[in-house]
Amino acid sequence: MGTPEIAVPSLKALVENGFDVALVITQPDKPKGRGQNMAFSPVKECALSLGLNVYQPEKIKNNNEAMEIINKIEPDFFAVVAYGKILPQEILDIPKIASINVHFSLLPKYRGPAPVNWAILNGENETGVNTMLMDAGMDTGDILLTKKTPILYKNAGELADELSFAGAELLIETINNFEKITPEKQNDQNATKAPMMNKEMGLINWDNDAAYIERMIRAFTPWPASYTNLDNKKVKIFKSKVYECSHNEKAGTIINITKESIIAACKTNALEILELQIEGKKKMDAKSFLAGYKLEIGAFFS
RNA sequence: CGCGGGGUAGAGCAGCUUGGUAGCUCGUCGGGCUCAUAACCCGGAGGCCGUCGGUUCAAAUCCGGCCCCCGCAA
Repeated sequence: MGTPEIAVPSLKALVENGFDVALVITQPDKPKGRGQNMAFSPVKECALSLGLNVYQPEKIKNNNEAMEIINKIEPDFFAVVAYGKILPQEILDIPKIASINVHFSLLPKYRGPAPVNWAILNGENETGVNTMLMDAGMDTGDILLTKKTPILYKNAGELADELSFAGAELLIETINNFEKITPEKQNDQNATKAPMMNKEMGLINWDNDAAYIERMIRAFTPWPASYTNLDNKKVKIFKSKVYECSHNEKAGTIINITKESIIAACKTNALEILELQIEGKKKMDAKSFLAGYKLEIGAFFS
């Protein structure tokens, strides 16, 4: 069971390692994008290309049809990777051996749907991936295996990509060694939550430290993207660096323009913007942007 | 038929209202200056102006169809 891109490597790994994937459960097709065209989830795309059976229940709770369909295949395991719905206990009890979840944080930290983003935003040095036994709570099950990875200067997209492969490996390892692994209870005292990110959260408040804004931009890239406003137009920022300097300018003021970047004042230090996208245009590096956009020192982001 | 912006040199843009020799910044190539340079100066190459059709003596420009990209909304 899984839905977004981050779950795809796990599905592939299961198939490549010879497991009999009897059924792939994923979220229903939803209208997406400008033309509101119906779109398959990445997991569905992958499952179809692998010739697997796909099931997309509207709801999984109190759904007799779902119970019936899943019971019928008599699974040994459930492998759940970012499915997107809470699974009720009656479903979790179906597998003969276990329901295993791959979660992309170092539990008990960052329980919830956006662990990768929050780990970056909060300035963690490292994060990772866990496998756990599922229970009815949100990412509260006993931990099976853990794999850590440094965050460095990766953005959420890059980190999610990396973790998706780490998660796939860990899933296979977990299933292969299931008998030998001792589940470990999570310490709920240390638990933190990682709620879904949304677009409004991406608005940059320049009256913050440059280091925070830089992390925020990485945490929101590529989705939902951090943005600010310039000349009444929305500008998304995808890549930046902290530019250390002291200045007296109001936060958001453009204090310097170099050949390849735009430097904007923050509460402390400044932010060197390297990659951005203005409304109606494509994403481009600052150099290209500056070649065609008349921008002067003293203009400001708001 | 959800709303809106756009497709012009390798990149990013202007020109379109008011049809008449294709323009800007950067890159690139050649030359010069310099101890030196991503700096500066001189010179050059590079465009079927998304695509198909229409109007016209003449279309990047006006009209219509189609394709593609992007912002919002969902």
